[in-house]
Amino acid sequence: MSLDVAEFHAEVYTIVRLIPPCRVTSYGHIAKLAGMPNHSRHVGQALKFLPANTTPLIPWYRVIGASGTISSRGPGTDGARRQRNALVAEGVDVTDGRTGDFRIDLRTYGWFPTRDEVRAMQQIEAEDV
DNA sequence: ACACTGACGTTAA
DNA sequence: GTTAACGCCAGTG
Repeated sequence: MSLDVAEFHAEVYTIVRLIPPCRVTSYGHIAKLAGMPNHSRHVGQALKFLPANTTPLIPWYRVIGASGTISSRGPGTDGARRQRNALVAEGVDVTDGRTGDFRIDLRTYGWFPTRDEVRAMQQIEAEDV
C-alpha cells in the first residue's frame, strides 16, 4: 500500500489542529502520531504547503524542532520571526539564543501525547460538533 | 541513475 | 551547554 501525499498532509493537519493553546510539539512527534516515524522532514513540507489563512485555523506555529528551537527558513525569510511572534502572543515564553535562534522550553510547553490519547481527542471533537 | 535539497532527529565528540 | 556527522525520505533538476 503506497502512501498518498495528500493523505499524509491531511493526517498532519488533523493532528496539528489538536495541539492545545500555549503548547508546542515537534515535527518528529507529529510524524510518529501519523504513523510515519521517519518522515519528520515531510511534516515540515506539509506545513510549508499550507496557505496563509485556513478554515478551520491550523496552528502551524505550535510545531517546532525536537531540540526546542524554531526552525530557520533560511536567511532573508521572516517565517521564523512570525512564528515566534505568534507564540509570544499566545503567552509562550520564547528566549532569544546567541546566534539569533528562538528557543522554547519543552519541559514547560511541550505536548507529546500518545496515539491513543490523540484518538480520544479526535473522538471528543467529533462529539462536540 | 545521480546528486542535492530540506520548516528534521539522533548520536558522538 | 555546543557543534558535526550521519541517517532519513520524497522532490527536483
